Amino acid sequence: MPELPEVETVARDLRELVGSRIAGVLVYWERTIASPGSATFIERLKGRQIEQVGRRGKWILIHLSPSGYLLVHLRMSGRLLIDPPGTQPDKYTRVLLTLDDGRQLHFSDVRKFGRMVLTDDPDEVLGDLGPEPLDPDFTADVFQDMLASRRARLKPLLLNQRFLVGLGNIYADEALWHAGIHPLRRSDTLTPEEVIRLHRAIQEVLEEAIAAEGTTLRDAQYVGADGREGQFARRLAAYAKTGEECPRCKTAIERIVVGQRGTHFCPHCQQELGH
DNA sequence: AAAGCACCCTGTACGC
DNA sequence: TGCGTACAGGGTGCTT
Repeated sequence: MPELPEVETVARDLRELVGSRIAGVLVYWERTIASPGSATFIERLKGRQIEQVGRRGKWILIHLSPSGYLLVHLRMSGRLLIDPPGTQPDKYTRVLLTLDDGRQLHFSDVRKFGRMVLTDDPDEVLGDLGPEPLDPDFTADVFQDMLASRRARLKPLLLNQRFLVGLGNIYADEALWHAGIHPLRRSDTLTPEEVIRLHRAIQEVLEEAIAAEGTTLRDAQYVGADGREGQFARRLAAYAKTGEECPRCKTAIERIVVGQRGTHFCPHCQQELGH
């Protein structure tokens, strides 16, 4: 599942394309293009040059010259791959951009949930997003106020991109495990120490996962734009570890459903009423 | 504001 | 081997 570390890895890989011009655009699955219509998308994209590549939450931002942004969300199974000249599309190819040097920027997406947007105003798409967890402005004090102003269960709140961007099911479970906090705790009941622990856990998990180039699991074969798998899966403590030993205390990891999402935690290290 | 659910999709796992 | 079905998940939109 591409979350912040995976999207960051892809964005970094894509910087290799800065300076290339988009020569051709092929759309194999129309609904991948969220806006504008695919005919307009194709027409406007052709001839533009890739000037800069960034990330906001789980969105990849490809800044074009002379103007415009190509925004890409990988959702569940999307991949952005840099393919050498002459690579043929496969059954999962949804959009294929050919660059002026012959290389291809290949959007592949088994489940067809991924989306592309071409716009002059990225805030139309990104305007409602919450703060970046690795931004220096995202301090424990800021987080404390954010949590205190809500009274939701932590797990769904951490997944809410309007609250805080970048966490998905994997890193939300991992961060709560690292912090030793139960996923059903209400956000406004955390002690100051717990807020600090959760804040630190979120940042450390994300930073370490970025350093490992993300998490590649069997059922959601995330890879970077260069096709490399992420190496963080081996360091997961809770996510998808149902029945396995907690690395800290050896208690069996449990799985519950919270907000329609599978949620993994250690019933010993993460007690519902705190300690 | 919070929470539940249907929906969008398809590969995989599982029961028979 | 094969069929049918449940499940996984990010995000949106609707309802309670």
